[in-house]
Amino acid sequence: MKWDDLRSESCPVARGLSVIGDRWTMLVLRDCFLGVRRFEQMQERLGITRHVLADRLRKLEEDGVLRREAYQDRPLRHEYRLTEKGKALYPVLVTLMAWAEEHVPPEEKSSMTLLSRDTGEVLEPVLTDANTGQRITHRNVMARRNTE
Amino acid sequence: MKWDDLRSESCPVARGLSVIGDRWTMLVLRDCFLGVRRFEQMQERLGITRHVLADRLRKLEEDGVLRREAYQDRPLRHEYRLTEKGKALYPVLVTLMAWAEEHVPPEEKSSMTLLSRDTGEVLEPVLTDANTGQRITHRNVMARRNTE
DNA sequence: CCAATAAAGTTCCTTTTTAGAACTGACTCA
DNA sequence: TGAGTCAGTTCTAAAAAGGAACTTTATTGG
Repeated sequence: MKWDDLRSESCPVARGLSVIGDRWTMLVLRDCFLGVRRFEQMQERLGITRHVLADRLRKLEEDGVLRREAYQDRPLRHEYRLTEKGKALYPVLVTLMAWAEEHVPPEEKSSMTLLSRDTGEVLEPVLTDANTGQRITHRNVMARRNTE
Repeated sequence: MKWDDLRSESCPVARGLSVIGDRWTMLVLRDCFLGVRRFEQMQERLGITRHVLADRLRKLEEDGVLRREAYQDRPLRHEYRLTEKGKALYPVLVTLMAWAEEHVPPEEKSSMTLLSRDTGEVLEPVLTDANTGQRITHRNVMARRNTE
């Protein structure tokens, strides 16, 4: 199977990865969430090849995760912003970040903390069920495949 | 910058991706969470090249996400199981799945639902703060970089 | 005994991707 | 005029992935 065939898989994990499972894509999105919008800035911050960056941005736009918007004419220049679909990826980024903070220690000491915008308190992200508030882990959950 | 340099980045997202941001890796882990433990089974289910699968399994073991255990001698055969570090990736998989279910519709109708093992109820995974129960979204959270 | 099957890789070769650096085009500013 | 900015594109070489066949150690069936 080739990578591009993932898009048509029935498993949602596979479909999700067909959009963001690419090398660099999540890092591009991380920068978007941090407010970076322009090509040059991203390229410099990420250290990614311009070629690859242009390709990823194009794909993310095609997939409706980013929106390309002109911010000036003469010369025409565009910037990239997260769409609602893109913003909805925030929990994926946060859970990944939380996992890495706990399980993939940095070589140099430095880390990242999430704070509440309202209270300024340090947040400890956990996955729960919206209805019961019950914690979701691999131990108390099972997956059901719905073939209609 | 090369992909392998991510491991030493100070950003936890980058460090996390250095482990699981590879093409195929999350799909391998998905199968692990579904109980698949053996090479042949994974290879057949994923449609991944044997070569690449062997490589990913080796890396995941090196990174402490999977554990390789002999399940027979003569001939010696191993199977792969999630370590605690690997199991801790479950929320990442679930948030990705939830995102794709909502935003990346399948071509053929079919989908996946998470059920509580206790009650059998359908779960709706959301990211919240462990202390306050407050919902975590890109709107009410800010990130702070801690350079010690 | 011989052939076929099985599991978990490995090897080899071809096709795709990526890295890295230079180049382009449409401007602006001094 | 000449340098600088920004968002790419183009080129080549290196790395990774796809695909198929082969290996090794053992079991099963005829």
